[in-house]
Amino acid sequence: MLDINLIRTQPELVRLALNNRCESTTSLDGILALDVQRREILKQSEVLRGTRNTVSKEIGKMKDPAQRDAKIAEMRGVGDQITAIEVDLKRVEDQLDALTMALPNIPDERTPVGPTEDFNVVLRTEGEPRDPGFPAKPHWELGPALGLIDFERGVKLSGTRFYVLYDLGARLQRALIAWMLDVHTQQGYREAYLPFMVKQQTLFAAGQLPKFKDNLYHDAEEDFWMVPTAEVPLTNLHGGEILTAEQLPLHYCAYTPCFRREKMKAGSDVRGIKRGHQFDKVEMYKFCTPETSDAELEQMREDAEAICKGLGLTYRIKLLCTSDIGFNARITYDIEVWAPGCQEWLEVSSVSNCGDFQARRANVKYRPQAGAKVEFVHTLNGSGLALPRTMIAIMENYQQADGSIVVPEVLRGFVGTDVIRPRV
RNA sequence: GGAAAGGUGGCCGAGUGGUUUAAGGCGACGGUCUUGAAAACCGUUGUGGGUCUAUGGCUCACCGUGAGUUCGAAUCUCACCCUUUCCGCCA
Repeated sequence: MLDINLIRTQPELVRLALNNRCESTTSLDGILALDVQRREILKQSEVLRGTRNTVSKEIGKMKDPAQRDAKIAEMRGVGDQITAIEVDLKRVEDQLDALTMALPNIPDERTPVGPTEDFNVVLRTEGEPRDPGFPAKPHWELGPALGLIDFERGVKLSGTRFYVLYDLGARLQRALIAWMLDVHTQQGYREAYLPFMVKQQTLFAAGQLPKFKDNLYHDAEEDFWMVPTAEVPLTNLHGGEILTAEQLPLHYCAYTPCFRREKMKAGSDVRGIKRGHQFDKVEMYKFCTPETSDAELEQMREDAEAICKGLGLTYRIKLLCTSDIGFNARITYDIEVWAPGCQEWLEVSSVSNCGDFQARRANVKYRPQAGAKVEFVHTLNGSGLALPRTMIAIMENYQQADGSIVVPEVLRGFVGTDVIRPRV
């Protein structure tokens, strides 16, 4: 959420940000008008409440019954006025909140301005996109051939875009999760095991609601929503708390499954395990002071890159443009790994600095010094990494001419073998 | 799922309709005293909104959450949430 004070004093800054994001600016004038209304009505109700407070106190001390009854009658009228005014106030505040909650974050100055994803900037590529020296097979052929992936039975159980992993396929994913968490723990992130279902309020605070309601799964009877990313519970971990400066920065990592109601175009990304309604992810998350968030972002990007490097994958770093960054983000790096089988760069990580946008919604603050005024913290999130696409890259990059897959060295202890061969 | 007891500031804890402007204590911070420290004593010590003559003043709200009763609610009523203990069930 943006600071109402910022919207009030620098509306043109907000308007520019919305234009750069290719978002409508029509709500802005409504917000400004409602803000004025809110303060006018609030003042009226406060004056009346003040009167009632003093007079009620006097009534308590009055001895003369006639005088007392007169004052009570008078205050009954004041009470009715307050009730009427505050109905108005609530209506205005509800409208104002609804509009303000729907405004996205203001992009950082370094975020390239552009109306389409073509304005994303590839900053650098690590390694060469390489072919194995024979026609590389896509993972949707390699996986079933090795008995690692079963698309048919996934569909039987749950419908399109679900699959089952077996044997070393399932084990490779488990190995990656364990190894990634180990790496991040050594990088200084505290491992957390989180609820996979959260209440509605938690999604509002993380910025997923109200805007992305259509992409979320939830229980019809109870207030349980499936997490679309670990970022959601992690953002709220310190919700409503006032942290001390010494506690910061806080670094967390967590494995969770992610559930997303993807509204996909028919025929797009249909093959393989690239995009599903359920996938696994290891996430990094930071709470820090405004002074350090820029540096923390670069460090988090490097921490995500370390995973790609450790796995020996070719990857490139993209700086996303204003129309492509997420609702919560001020600046975002995407990391994409090369997959020679499907001949595609696959997004395996998105590393963002959200500034105080999420902290404001989740109400996470800190006190810079003892006695100083509290401020909002900055929050950052980054995948480290998304599992299915990492699996794709490993399978397709490490395939051999005989159809077997070499296990990246760092995973061999977890997988229990050097090479994944067809089951006999 | 059933029963009972609870939820008050950073923490403990008093408070059953109006001197409560949330007592008292602990902790923290500042000061006095001291060569220094401790002790003692004095003072300060929440969050958010609004407003103004703006490092401060004034004001409104906040005692689990939300409604209600009342001139007036931490206090009374209702619903819900959570915690603890016991019973049942279960991995």
